[in-house]
Amino acid sequence: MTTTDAELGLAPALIRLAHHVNHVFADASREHGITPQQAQLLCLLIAGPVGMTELSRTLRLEKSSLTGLVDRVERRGLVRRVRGDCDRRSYLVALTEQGTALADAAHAAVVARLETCAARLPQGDRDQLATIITGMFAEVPLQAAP
Amino acid sequence: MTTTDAELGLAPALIRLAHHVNHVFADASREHGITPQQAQLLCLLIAGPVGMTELSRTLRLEKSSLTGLVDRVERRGLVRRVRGDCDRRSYLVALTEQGTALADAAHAAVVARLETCAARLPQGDRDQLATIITGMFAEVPLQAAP
DNA sequence: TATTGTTATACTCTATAACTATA
DNA sequence: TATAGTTATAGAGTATAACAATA
Repeated sequence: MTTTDAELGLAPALIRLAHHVNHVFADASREHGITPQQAQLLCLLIAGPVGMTELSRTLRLEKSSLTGLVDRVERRGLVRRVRGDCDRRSYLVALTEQGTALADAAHAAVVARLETCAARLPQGDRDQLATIITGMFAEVPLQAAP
Repeated sequence: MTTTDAELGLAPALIRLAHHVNHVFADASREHGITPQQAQLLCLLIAGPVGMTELSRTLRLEKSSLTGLVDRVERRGLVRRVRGDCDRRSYLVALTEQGTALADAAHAAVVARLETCAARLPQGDRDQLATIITGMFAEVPLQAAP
């Protein structure tokens, strides 16, 4: 008899899935000549410039760690620091043209590979997967209807 | 009108989920006094001792990187290297008593938090999620029935 | 005084290249 | 010769603590 591995529970499945996504992300980053951390930073900036403090929260990095990370991608010409207008202590980190191209390419590569991997599933499963996961992270309505 | 975020596709959902699992893993590791990489190594060893070469493949680390990682957890008394019987070049890496306790505790903490997070979903969704994810990684039958 | 970000320092993590020992 | 693992080295990632500049 073979172990089916199908009744091991949700948590192990989530862990396995996360590791796979991590590897996909690491491979795509490396092929684009950057580290996974740098890729994650660049991908966050695709939507537009972000301040250091917000980046620090989103990436869950100490501010000094973020300083170093931004330094290294800035040194490579992928981002630049822009002084904030309202508060002259703060910066916005923005993608350069080169950084935008790299971020777009790396992000597209990750998405393509994840979808290739998911292609084994029937369309219905893929839709359900997306819906359920999205539900896990949906904002709690904060007791809108008491 | 609010952006529903529900039709963004499967890949972004998977990425978001993976980041969440990573954070859960990082938090649990830190609270147990080890790094996420060390925690991942220890968790791999819960099932039993594993050789360096296999660890290298599973963790996708160069052998020299693995040497350092094992060195650091060995220095802390969490694992020990055991010479292989058949091939005197090879080692098995095994948890010590202390390492076993730590690995079990950290793993349990991660599982508990992931399940807490998933507790927002109805039971049916949780089951489906586990089943679908498991299906993504199931071994391909290798054309057992042509 | 509190906040934003950097610098200094010390680890950990990782890869590449060269090496040792065994097969 | 090929394989298992280590050592040497260099760079990247991270946190803590102390600091500067602005609010």
